[in-house]
Amino acid sequence: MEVMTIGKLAELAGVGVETVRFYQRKKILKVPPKTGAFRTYNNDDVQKIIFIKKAQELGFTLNEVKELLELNTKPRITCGEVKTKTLNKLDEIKDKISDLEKMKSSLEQLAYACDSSQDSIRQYKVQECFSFGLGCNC
Amino acid sequence: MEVMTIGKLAELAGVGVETVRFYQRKKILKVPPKTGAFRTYNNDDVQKIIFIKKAQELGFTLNEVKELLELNTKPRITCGEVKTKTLNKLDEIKDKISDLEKMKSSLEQLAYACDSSQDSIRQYKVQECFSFGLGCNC
DNA sequence: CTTGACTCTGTACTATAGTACGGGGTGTAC
DNA sequence: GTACACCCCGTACTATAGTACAGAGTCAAG
Repeated sequence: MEVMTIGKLAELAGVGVETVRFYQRKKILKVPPKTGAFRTYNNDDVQKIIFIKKAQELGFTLNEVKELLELNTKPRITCGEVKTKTLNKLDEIKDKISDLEKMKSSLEQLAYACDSSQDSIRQYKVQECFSFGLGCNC
Repeated sequence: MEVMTIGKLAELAGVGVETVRFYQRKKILKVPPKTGAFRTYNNDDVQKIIFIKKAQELGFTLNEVKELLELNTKPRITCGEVKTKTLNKLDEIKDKISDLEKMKSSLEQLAYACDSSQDSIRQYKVQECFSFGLGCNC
C-alpha cells in the first residue's frame, strides 16, 4: 500500500493541507501515528477525504459526515439506520428543489416582463415577484 | 399605515430583534429616524424582512439580497438592467437545481439499496454508495 | 553539508449569519 | 410615581468551514 505524507494526501484528495488538519481537529479524520518525524497516510485516507467532499456536495454538513463515518466504526449499525439518515436528507433536498422551482418561475416571469420595457422598476414589484410569485407586470 | 417599534416589527416578520439590528448594521435595512426616543417601523418594513427571509430560503446570500434591494433604490435603473441580474440569478438557480437533482438521485439509490438489508454496513460500502454512486448491496 | 521543500504544532484570522448581553434610557399602566 | 417591559447602542460571542502563518524541526538532492 502506497505511503505518503500529508502534502501528497491533500494533493491526491484535491484539498489543502490545512483542510486535512482541520478535519483532524474536528475528529472527522484520525491522526495517524508518526513514522519517524512525519505522519504517514495511505490510499484509504485519500478515499475518505474524497468521500467527505462528495457527501458535502450532497448537502451533508461536516458534522453529518462525521456521524455517517461514525456509524460504520460502531458495531451493529444496520442499513436501516443509514437509510433513515438518507431519507431525512432526501426530504430536505426535495424541499429545496421545490423552493428553487418556484423561484425559477418567478424569475422567468420577471425576466419576461422586463423584456418588453425599459421603464424604471419599483421595489415592491421585485419583492412581489420574488416573494409571492405574483405576476410581474413592470 | 400602522406604526410599530422594533419588537413588533421583528415579531410580525418572524425574526428576532437582534436580527433586525444585524440587517441594519449590514445596511440591508435602513435605520429609520427616531419618533421621540424610539425608531418606528411600518408594514413595508415587515414585508421587506419577509422578502429577505424568502430570498434566503431560496438560496440567496444576504449580500445577494442586498444587491437585489439596491437595484430598486437606485434611480434610472431600467428593466433591462433588472433583467440582466434576473437572468444571472436564473442561471445560478438552474445550476443549484441540477446539483440538487444529482444529490437526490444519489440519495435515492442509497435509500433503495439500504432498503433490502438489516446487515451491518461497512464503511467502504457507505463510501461507495455516496462517492461513486455504485449500487449499494449492503 | 547546505539549501529548499516539506512537516509539525499552535494560534489567529476570514466570511456568513446571526445571538447574547451589559448598561443605560423610555413609555405606559396601575 | 414607580414598576416593568421595551428600546438603544456597542461589544462580544456562537457555529460552520475553512485559510493563513509563525517558528521550529526534518528529509532528500546536489
